[in-house]
Amino acid sequence: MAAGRPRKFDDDELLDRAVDLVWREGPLALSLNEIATQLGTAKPALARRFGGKDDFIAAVLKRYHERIDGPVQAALADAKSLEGVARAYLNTYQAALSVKPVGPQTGCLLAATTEACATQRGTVLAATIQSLNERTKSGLIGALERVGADEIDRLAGYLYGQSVALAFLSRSGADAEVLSDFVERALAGVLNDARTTGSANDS
Amino acid sequence: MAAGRPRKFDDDELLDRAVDLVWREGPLALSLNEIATQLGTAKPALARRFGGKDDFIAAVLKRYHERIDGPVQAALADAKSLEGVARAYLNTYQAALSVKPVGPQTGCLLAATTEACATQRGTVLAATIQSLNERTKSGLIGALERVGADEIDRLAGYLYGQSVALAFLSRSGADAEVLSDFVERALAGVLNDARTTGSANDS
DNA sequence: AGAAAAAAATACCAATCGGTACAAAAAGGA
DNA sequence: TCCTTTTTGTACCGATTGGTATTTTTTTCT
Repeated sequence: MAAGRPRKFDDDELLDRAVDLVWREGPLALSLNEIATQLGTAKPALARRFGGKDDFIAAVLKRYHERIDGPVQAALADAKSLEGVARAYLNTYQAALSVKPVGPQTGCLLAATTEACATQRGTVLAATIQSLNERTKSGLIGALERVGADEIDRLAGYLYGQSVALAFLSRSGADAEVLSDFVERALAGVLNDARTTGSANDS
Repeated sequence: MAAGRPRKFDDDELLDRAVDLVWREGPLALSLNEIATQLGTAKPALARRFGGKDDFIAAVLKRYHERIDGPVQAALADAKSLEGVARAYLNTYQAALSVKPVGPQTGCLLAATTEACATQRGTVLAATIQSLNERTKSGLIGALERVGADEIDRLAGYLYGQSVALAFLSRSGADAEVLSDFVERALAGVLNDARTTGSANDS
């Protein structure tokens, strides 16, 4: 009972390539026409599958977030101390930034889009961005609670800020070694707290 | 021998109000028409004074940078130790972020524009952004050299990343107290280095 | 082979963009 | 009072945007 012309691209493959493209060129730099052309298809194909441009970019961001957030949450689940959580979070995030499928300067697509769309309110894209960011942040908070950290909100904010800084440095062209040095320095901000609290064992 | 219709707005006043407007609404969110309208004038008036849109936004960014970079450089000049430089840089930057002429969530206009235009190359705006960022960074490097710090590039990158993180947290709604807590934690990343090097006196 | 179905590709739409030409207004000088 | 000068403000231009209607192609089922 089924029929019809076969699809040129699988949805998943299309999204994966769209992530790389949008990541490289910037979240708002490309028009829907350019995106479709560089993906080897035409604009209406994207519209019929994903809806409007905001919905499509939102889908791309979700896809990108899966790449980053999966390893981060897995590493957080294995951490057994405050320092372990901090190291797991920053090292995993830094490793994700050092994967360079798009060029020498990658940065974080989600962080860049968050900044670029920070003044938007009420759009589908803005809601998606907030949701994805909060998912990562809530995982971080959960891990901090699990290891019994104090001042959880402050610590989560600090670590989240460090990840943003890592993304910025990565986009500025910093290589993995520079980022690792940055992570070691940033960890001192939680180790000091850990020393006060008492337990500072690694994971 | 002089004549002509008087100007409706002074150039400096116009730029100052444009800084607040662009800062609040986002660097790329407004069209030149909207900017002119909300400034109480019309589009050709801006074009004749400042040139194209890129030139105008570049002028706005220069104006904004003057507000931030002046106090930062002055504080850096007074610092007499590594910790003093780090404290002067982060505290002054944090104070600038806590001034809220535009709303509860400010962030740094230059940092936001840097992220938003990171993929642009060769435009007037991109060159201006790079120039302004490097001016601040070179002042920071100069101060670090003056107090005889080691690993100056790494330290400058670390502190610069911390300022980006501060801007991001500020735009996320963090108040001055949260930002101060962040600064204290971030300072541990240079104090650790200072302890290794030897001198760790405050300014 | 022919009909039906599903997807692709072309063409087109109104809206908006940055930019500019042109006319209206407001001042001073002769 | 009229002319010159400078700025404003309206109107218009080509290009591009997101979005969609329509046609063409490619498949399966009868």
